[in-house]
Amino acid sequence: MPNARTATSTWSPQPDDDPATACPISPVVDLVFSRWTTPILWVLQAHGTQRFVELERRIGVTPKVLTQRLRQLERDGLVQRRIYAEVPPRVEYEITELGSSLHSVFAALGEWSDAHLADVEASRAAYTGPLPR
Amino acid sequence: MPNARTATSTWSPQPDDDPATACPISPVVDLVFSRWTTPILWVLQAHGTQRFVELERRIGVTPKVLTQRLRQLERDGLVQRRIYAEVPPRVEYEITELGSSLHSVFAALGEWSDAHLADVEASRAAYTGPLPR
DNA sequence: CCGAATCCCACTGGATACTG
DNA sequence: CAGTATCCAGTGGGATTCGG
Repeated sequence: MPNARTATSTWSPQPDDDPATACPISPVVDLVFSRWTTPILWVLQAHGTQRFVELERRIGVTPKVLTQRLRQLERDGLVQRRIYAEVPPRVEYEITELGSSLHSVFAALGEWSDAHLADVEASRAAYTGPLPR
Repeated sequence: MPNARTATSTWSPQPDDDPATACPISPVVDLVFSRWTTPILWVLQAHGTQRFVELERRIGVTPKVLTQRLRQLERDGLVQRRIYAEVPPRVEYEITELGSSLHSVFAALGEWSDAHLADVEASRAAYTGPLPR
């Protein structure tokens, strides 16, 4: 996905009729909030370096999917993978500096959750309209 | 999803080995960053009240999916739906106060994007490992 | 122990057409 | 205009097996 928005980015509302650039933060959202990526980054941030099986158990995800996500995160520079040529083999995953720079985003999210998640649940409980799906 | 922590966990001194609570912000992530929800909220925040077709065109999503997401957002109290009994019919969507309280989250995301998205793309370009999928 | 490879299903979401 | 209905392809992800 080419991000057409270059240097002159102001995060203020600006008329934009092109669906591709209608939501300028979409690239980051895809990057950080793809399925399982948030739990992975969170656990690595909270508990430090983890082995494969530790992540698997903590997060509750199958090895196949975990591998997919870890590769993606490694490719994007958010996670560092380290292999130790031992017997039995050992592979450790650590969050990178780039990855931990997301803490501000996660913090904002956590604060919003503390402040407003109850409102959402109240709204859900009070909602009577048609539920599609 | 189906996490089998059956309430009677009783005597398990495990700190937070429970996958369900491993990432406390997961509920909010599901809420705000489900597919299409971010573009919808962004457009409503940036351009104000919008009609159905305006959203459809600006975001580039099919009416079926748009309806699903809008209902969900309405149920969660992030979007307000207003129907005008006119001919032709008119329905307008507006972000609620609760919805716009997410601006801090979006702002944090935008700032991170400005500061670090280039690093991610550089890492992607430099990555030589195996690409699953 | 750390994955890769395969099979397979459920669900999401896209395209299209139709209604009030 | 504002959706709904239907069909369908793509994919995420679970289960299982195998290899290094």
